[in-house]
Amino acid sequence: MQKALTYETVMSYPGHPSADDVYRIISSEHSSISKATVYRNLSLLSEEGKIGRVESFGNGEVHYDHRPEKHYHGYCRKCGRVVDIELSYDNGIINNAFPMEDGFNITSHELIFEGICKECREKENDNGTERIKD
Amino acid sequence: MQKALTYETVMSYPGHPSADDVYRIISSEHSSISKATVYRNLSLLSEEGKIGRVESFGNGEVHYDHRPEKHYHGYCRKCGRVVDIELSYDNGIINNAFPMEDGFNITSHELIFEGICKECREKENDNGTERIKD
DNA sequence: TACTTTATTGATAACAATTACTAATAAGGA
DNA sequence: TCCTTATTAGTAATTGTTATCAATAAAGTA
Repeated sequence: MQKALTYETVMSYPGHPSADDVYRIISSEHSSISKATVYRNLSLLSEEGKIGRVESFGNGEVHYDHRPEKHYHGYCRKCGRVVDIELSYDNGIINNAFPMEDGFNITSHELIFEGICKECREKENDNGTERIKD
Repeated sequence: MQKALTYETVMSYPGHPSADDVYRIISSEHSSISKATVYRNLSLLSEEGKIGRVESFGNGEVHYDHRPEKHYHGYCRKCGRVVDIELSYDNGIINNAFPMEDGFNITSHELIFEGICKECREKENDNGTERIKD
């Protein structure tokens, strides 16, 4: 069943795969799987709360997450990678700061950090001191 | 010049128009304007820091903002409206909480509140007590 | 077992937001 | 005026995603 495959692929993925990432991984083993099936199952799985979904940011790609609970993410504006930010998702902090903003009833929030990820920074440093390779 | 027109339209818009909103408003007066021109000028204006840009959330539409400085937004999951949340954008708070997360160098952040906006809540209440109109 | 109903899938078309491309026009110097 | 640069309209192309739909698989039921 393709849904289980989709689930396994997200769970064993170290980072935050896009739908296309998941598709490419599965189809390397099961070349007959359809892209629509992957999209469909990713949607289902995240609706069921089995996997997490990270809204697109900057580039227009949704990413998925083996951690289903809410937590924060960093978006690298250089390579587009999505990384976990280890801060507990505390709705209380946010809701105390803004109990209700001009009639807007807040139920949740999304906090996305933008910056440069470790890998890209290291690459930058390498280029600064001694050029290894282009 | 169409760029000035685009700018004026965003500045006089009370809320947070999408590119298509801006296009529709301008083309009602200047029917010859092209959609590509509106998209191009909105991108230019936000790159120049003359207008703000609110990353798409939930639905895949970017919104623009007559306020160019960073501030927070609420996204209504019912009607898709984007509203301002009046809290000062304090990078210090956030950056003190996470000076640097596993090598990820944070330069800015985006905080989006999700919930139900005033108008949709009022509509809901109306339907709950006495139905006025469908 | 055979038969019917329900779920899941693959293939592909459709879609929406956005960008790329291009030739035409406008504007601004020399 | 001639030449160069900017800006534009119109349209095609791109991208991520969803809708459609017939084919297949699975599960129940008589």
